[in-house]
Amino acid sequence: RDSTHQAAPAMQGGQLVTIQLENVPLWEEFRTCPTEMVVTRQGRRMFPVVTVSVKGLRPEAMYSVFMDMILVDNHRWKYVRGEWVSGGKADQPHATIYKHPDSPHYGSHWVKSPISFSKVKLTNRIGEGHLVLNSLHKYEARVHVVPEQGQCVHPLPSIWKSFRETQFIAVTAYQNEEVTQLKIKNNPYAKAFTEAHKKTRVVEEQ
Amino acid sequence: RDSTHQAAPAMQGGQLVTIQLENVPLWEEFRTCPTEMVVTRQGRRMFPVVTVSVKGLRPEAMYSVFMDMILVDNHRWKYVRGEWVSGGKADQPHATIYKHPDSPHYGSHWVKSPISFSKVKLTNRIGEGHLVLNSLHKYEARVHVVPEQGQCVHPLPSIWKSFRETQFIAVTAYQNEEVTQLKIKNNPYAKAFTEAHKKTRVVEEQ
DNA sequence: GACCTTCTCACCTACGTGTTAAGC
DNA sequence: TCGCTTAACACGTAGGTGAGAAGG
Repeated sequence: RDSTHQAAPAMQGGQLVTIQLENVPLWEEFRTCPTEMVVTRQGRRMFPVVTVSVKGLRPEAMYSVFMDMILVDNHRWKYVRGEWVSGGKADQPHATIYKHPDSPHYGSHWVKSPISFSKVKLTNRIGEGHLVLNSLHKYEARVHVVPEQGQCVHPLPSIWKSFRETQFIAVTAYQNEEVTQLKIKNNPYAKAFTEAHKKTRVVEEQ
Repeated sequence: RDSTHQAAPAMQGGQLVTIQLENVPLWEEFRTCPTEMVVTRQGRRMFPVVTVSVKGLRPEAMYSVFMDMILVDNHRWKYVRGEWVSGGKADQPHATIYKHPDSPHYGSHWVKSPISFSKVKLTNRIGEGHLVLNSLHKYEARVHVVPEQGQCVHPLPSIWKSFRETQFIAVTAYQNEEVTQLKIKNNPYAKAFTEAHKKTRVVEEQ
C-alpha cells in the first residue's frame, strides 16, 4: 500500500471506511495525454469531475467532506515540442481546501450515492474561495472525510485518500491539442466546438 | 398572540428563538390582489420567495429547516366576475413538506444570513418530492426549525411559525390580471413580458 | 522572439417565465 | 358552453465552454 496516497485505514462503528474514485476510465483516457486543467482568475470547473463513493461511515454520525490538491512533485513543467518536460523548482504552494456543498451531513447521506465535486473551481488568484493552484505545476486530487465534533460525540478519526488517476498539470491555456479534443468530445458545455456543430456553422455561412 | 400562527416560544441556550419573514413589503403588495401561485405537474417555483431570518439558535447545535403549507380555510375558491369567492368544501389535503437544501446545518449557519426557500416547487401531482397543493385552495407558508437528535445531545424543542403575509390561492393559470402584472414587474425570469421588451419586439417586426 | 496570461466573444447547457391553444 | 388543466412555445436569466486576439 502506498502511504502517500491514503491515510491509515480507519474503523468507524466496526466498519472499514473506504473512498473510491468513480469515473476511472474517463480519467485514464485523459491521463495518457497527460491531463491539463485550465485555471482562470475567476475560477474554472474541472473536467473530468472528481466523483467518489464512500463506504463504511456510521449512518447517524455527522461528517463534512473536502477536496484539495496535492502538489505531485517539486518541479515546474513546460510543454516543449509536443511534450511535457520538468523545468525549474516549484513555486510556493497555496494552502486551500474546498468543502463539498452538502457538508455537514449524516454518514447515511454520504454513502447512499456517489459524491460529485462538479462545482469546485480552480484559480490562480488568491482570495476567491476556490482552490488556488500554480500554473504549470502538477497536482493530484485528494478527498477528506472529516467527522464533525459534536459536543458529546466521541471524536472519530479523519480519513483522506488521493487519486493518481486524477493527476493533471494546471495551465492557463491548453498546450496539448489532444487534451482539447478530449474535453470537447466529453464535456457537454463544449458542444459548440464539436465537428458536427462546426460543419453546421460553415453550411450556414454559405 | 395568535396561537395558530406560532408554536410556543422555545428557549435554546438561554435565548428566545424567533423566525421572521424578510420581504414583507413585496408580499403585502401581492396580497392586496390577493396573491396567486401557479402549480404545475412538474413543479413551479414561488414568487415572491419565502425568506426568513432566524435568531436565537445554539451556534454549535445542528438543525434542519423545513417549509410546508397550511390550508387556511375549508373552502374551495372560485374567481367569478373579477373576485375570489369561496365555494364548496375543501378537498382532502396532501401531507407534504420541503426540507431546505442546506439542512442539516449548525445553528451558526442558519442565523448568519436570511434563509431563502427559492428552490421549493409547488405541484398538483403527488410523488415528485415537491410541495403538493390542491388548486383553488388557500394556503399559508409555514417554516419549521427542527433540532437534529444527535445520539448524546439533549433533545431541544422544535419550533415553527406561519406567515399571514404569504397567503395565496393555488391556481393552474392566473385568474387576476393584476397578479400577472405584479409577477412580470418583479420576477426577473419574467422579463420577456415587460412592456419594454414587448415594445422592442413590435419595433423589430415592423 | 517565445512563452505565458488575460480578456472578450459566440455558442452552448440548463432552466425559470407567462402566453397561447388545445384538451377534457 | 364554461371552467379548469395541460403541454408546447418563445424569450428571458444564469453560467460553463474553447477560440482567438491582445497584453506582458
